[in-house]
Amino acid sequence: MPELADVEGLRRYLSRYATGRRIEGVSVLDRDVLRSTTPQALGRALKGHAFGTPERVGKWLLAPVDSSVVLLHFGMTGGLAWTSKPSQPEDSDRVTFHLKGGELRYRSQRKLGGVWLAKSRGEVDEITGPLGPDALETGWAQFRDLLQGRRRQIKPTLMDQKLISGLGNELSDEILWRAAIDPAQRASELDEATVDRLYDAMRDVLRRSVRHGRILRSQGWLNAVRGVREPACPRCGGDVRRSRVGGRTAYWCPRCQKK
DNA sequence: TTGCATGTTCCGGA
DNA sequence: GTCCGGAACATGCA
Repeated sequence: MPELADVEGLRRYLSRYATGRRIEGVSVLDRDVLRSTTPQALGRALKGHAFGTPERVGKWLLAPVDSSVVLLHFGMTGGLAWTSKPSQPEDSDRVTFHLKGGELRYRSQRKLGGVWLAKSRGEVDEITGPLGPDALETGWAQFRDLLQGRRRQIKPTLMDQKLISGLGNELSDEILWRAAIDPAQRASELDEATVDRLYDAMRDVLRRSVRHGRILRSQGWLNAVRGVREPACPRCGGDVRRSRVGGRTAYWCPRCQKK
């Protein structure tokens, strides 16, 4: 689930249910997901305070509490679940934030993400490590400059969080399909008009999926044929190919996406 | 049983 | 420094 659009949806979810609510306690159901803190330290930092307005940076969700910041990363299988009535946690629920009026649960099946505690604003960057500009905030000229001189394949280039942050496997496939660019094409081989097209496709895909709070799977989206037996290109009807690009499974249409 | 999965990091090698 | 592939992390599903 969690790429830029999904995390944006989770940011709104946290904002809607948790912001302004007093934190009465924190239950750590699985210590594995705590990365820079302990159950005790997390509880001490949060208890008695309220969640502030959350922010998203790339695939990170930042939830300020008092002078600290809780950083949530969702890996490939993470999410949040709010419940106003106490109920049995799911197997994948790892941390429960007990708030006034309900519970917010951080869940993650594969535990690839985690929960960090920054004791100050300044610690946040150390935890996230170097990140390129958020893909939603990147301007055209900046985008062109980022790709300048990159000889890597375009798909892993787009997914490089140090270069530009927020794009993952599904979004990059969707964007490249929309821009009609072969995912294995070298970034440095794209001419100016093609980079323009790529930027426009990125804006368009992000704008629409962010509005829905997740990547769309509706008609006219490549993402809609992900995981089906014999995927057909929503644009030309041709066979969609699956191949390894940059170590990930890329879905793409050889008829539409040429070098 | 095997391979695969929306992410990130570390390592060795070219 | 750049780029690549592979492995690792932990878990569930087809």
